[in-house]
Amino acid sequence: MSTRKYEQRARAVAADETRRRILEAMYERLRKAPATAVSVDQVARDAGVARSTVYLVFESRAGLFDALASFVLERSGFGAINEAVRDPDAREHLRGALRAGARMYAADLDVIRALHYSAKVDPDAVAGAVQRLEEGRAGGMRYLAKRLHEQGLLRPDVSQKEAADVLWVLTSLDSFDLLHTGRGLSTGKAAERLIQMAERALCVG
Amino acid sequence: MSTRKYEQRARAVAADETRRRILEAMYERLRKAPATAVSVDQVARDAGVARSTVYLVFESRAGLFDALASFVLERSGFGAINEAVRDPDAREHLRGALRAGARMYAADLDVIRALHYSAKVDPDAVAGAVQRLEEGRAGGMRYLAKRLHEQGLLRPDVSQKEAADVLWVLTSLDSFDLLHTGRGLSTGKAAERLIQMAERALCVG
DNA sequence: CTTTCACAAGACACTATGTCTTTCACCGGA
DNA sequence: TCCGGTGAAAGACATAGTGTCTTGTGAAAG
Repeated sequence: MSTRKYEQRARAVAADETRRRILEAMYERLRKAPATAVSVDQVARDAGVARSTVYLVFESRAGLFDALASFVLERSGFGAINEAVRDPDAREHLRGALRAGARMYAADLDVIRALHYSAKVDPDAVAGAVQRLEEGRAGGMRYLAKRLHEQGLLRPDVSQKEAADVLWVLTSLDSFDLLHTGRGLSTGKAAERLIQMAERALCVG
Repeated sequence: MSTRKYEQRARAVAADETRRRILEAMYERLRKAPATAVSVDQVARDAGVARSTVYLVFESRAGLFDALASFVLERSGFGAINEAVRDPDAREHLRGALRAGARMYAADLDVIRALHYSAKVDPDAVAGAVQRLEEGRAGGMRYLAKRLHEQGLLRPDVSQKEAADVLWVLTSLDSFDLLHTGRGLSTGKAAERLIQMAERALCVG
């Protein structure tokens, strides 16, 4: 009964690979049929993996969704937003964030939408990833509002809180999607229209 | 085998009553637990009705959702919006529509949200009611944009189409919900903020 | 007092979810 | 090189939901 120490190098790599394959399969599944419920069974079969393996790796259906959300975020250029935030000019920060956000939403629109709406319909089923992202966005908008205020770019009749509210609406997936999918605007056009709305609603001049 | 004619007075009334009871049960079900999947079985039991009866009356799960959407719309003051539309002043039309819309959304927010998001996640599962409503809204916004244009209320740098796009975003359930639920604004405050955004983005003066 | 319809009751086939146990393949260490 | 242990496959099991179909039954309409 001696417990021998194992480092599990090669197997750990293989395990990671399995994990990645499952997420990739789910991603593809959502791309191909974004408007249909996803079953763990289907994902497992697409990944060439037993259903029980999915539960083994991700604990639950919710865990799978959660992991996919993180997976998608990392590959859809989330970093570009952080870059925009660093612009010394708050107005450029605003524009850059909306443009980068639009590109990020557009890059994996079907999948992101599926995750967002699933999260709204049944938060437990998707776990925290989407919620964490949204909390980050809320904080980001408060920060941006503060910077706009500090640089004297807000209209005199707009408080910092009001500005944060407006930005919260305009940087949402919903607003982008309403313009892009709902009204047929290209990613760029949609971003420009949102920027225009934000500047007119909030900024001086 | 002669086919006799029946008028079915009392029975038709009873049938309508059954139908109403099922919808009422589903409505309550969504109010109490808006963030959980709805099962036909549960609804039937709550209504004190056999599951097969639900299928008999509404054809399918989708039909049930569809019927509920119509049911909710009628009772949540959809009429108030049509009233706003009749205002001779397009600017008052805009304000009234946004206020009435906000009140309508707020009246049954949980249920409406559940219906909307279910419709987005799986359109087939909810059938056409939500989609029909949204098409109506799109048409309404085109009409409002046209009236604003005709009355010379649009900024010179805003085309009629652009105006319709902006209104499309701001009158959506999503925008209202982002402010009301997401940011904790009261129904009235949320409406006023949306009106402000619309007027600043679109109107002269 | 018979016809006809709304509805109940429930069986059946199917698909999912989540849990658990058994088995297999193969890597890591001695 | 051999075996111990582990990641993963396979699949059984219980539970729950959907959708269809068939067979009653009670009561209003004729």
